[in-house]
Amino acid sequence: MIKTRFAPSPTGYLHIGGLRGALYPYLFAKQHKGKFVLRLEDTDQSRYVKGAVENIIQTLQKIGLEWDEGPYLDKTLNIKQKGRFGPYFQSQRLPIYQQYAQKLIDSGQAYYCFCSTDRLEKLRQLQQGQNQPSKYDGCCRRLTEKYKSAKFKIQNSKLLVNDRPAVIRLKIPQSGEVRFNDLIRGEVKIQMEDIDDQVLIKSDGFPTYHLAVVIDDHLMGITHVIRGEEWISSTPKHILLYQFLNWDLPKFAHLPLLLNKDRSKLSKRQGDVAAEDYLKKGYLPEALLNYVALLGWHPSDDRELFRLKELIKNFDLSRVQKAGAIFDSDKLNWFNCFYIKNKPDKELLRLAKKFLPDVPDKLLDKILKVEKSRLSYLAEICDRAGYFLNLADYEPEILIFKKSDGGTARLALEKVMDRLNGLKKWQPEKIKQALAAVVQENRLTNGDVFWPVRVALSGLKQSPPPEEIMAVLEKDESLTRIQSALDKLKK
RNA sequence: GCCGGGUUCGUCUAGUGGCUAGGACGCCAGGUUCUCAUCCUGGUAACACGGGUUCGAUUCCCGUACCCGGUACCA
Repeated sequence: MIKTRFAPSPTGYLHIGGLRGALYPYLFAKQHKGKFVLRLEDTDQSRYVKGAVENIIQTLQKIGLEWDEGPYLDKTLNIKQKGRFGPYFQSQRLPIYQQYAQKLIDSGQAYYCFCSTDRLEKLRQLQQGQNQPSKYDGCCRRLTEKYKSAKFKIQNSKLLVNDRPAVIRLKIPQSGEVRFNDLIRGEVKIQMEDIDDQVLIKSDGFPTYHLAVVIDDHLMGITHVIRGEEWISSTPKHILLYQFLNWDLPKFAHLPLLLNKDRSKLSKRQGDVAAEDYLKKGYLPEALLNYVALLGWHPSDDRELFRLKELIKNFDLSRVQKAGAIFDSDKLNWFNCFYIKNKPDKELLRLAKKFLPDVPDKLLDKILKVEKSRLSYLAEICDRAGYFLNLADYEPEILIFKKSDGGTARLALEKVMDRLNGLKKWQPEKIKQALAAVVQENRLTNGDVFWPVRVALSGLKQSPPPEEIMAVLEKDESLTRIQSALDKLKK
């Protein structure tokens, strides 16, 4: 059975790139009736960001990417127990990693290293100064035999070997090469001599990413490791670990990076990239999903609109792009407009209430029907609803249509008042007919009549048509506004 | 520096050993409209460069340039 995972480290909020990093493995697993797992790679305590775990979990849940297994949600997490499972946490699996590390020591495929960070730093500087590749010099490899049968222990968060603080390093073979076939990039090969003797267990007893990821992916039965391009160069280390531990290799697929407008790696520096921020502004999950899915993947035809189910059906890992994609919010806006326009009224109302909690449902519903073709994201409704709720003051001059004059505007408004006063059914079509009648009977143009009425109602040069606004405002308020426009013109 | 990866319109991308290199967003123009948005029609703009291979290369190969990633007791 196919099984994939999303394995973020809780060092910040889930951003657009992370969202895609979760989406692709999710889609791949689901289309093969497989499973998807969430695992938090929290092995670096110093980089832990408070709230990041909650943010990642909740954002994934809101977007609708649920994982299929895991331990029960920890009560210490500030999360409603919405999903059935919590994520796996690497920090809760320390003994597992330590056990396998000991195994590697015993088999001579890893060794204890007692070098100080000070020495390592100097070594690095020396190598860089000579334009040499910077790499551990294997100093402690010589001690392999001496410590081969030594067992390490963890005491007060310190890894000790014969009471000396140490780390455990991977013993990379001296020669040869590692090849692997990346599902997206094809064959990649790296020479052994270019691979560093990576630290596997840090001096605090925590595993590094490289050890933990291999052990967990194996133990959790991950068949396809789908992750960001930044991992390509460490993949050989991982492959070596699989071989040393006699485990079957998973398939690897390295996704292209998401970039800022200036082609640098997507970061918080330039605009907001947290998925949560978009959700908060009223970007719909389906729009975000649709847009992000197309950032690096495309079907063979011209289709662009996909909901989650359709993505599962149509996604094709082999069609994922090799080059990084720039995150450009113009197109996201277009997707969001589309999904807002096509949202059922009832649902749109429910979503929009968060932005205008004090407006009665009935009124908000009417406003939304009029304004929904004008929204890039839901938060915009706050501004757009303004003139429905309160008519701001405006200059009398804007009541006059550009091809008309003040006298005509007054006449038009007066006639419209008369007509509308007698109107029994307050419906858009009837109101429009009434305005059209005023045009005809007085030999005016549409602009002579519709423009001043519309401005009288909205106070704006640009707005929805007058009959639509009036249908929202109801008769009394509409007539009040037209009357006040007349008063303005008389001054 | 070293290692690895990448390069089709401004952006996301389709595509092929021979095509007027296609679509979408954006932008521009026109239509609809009192105005705006929607909607419809049209336009705009790209194969990084240099060598090969070939009758013919955007497509295959090799270089160069540029961009990105890695080069940690970070992930």
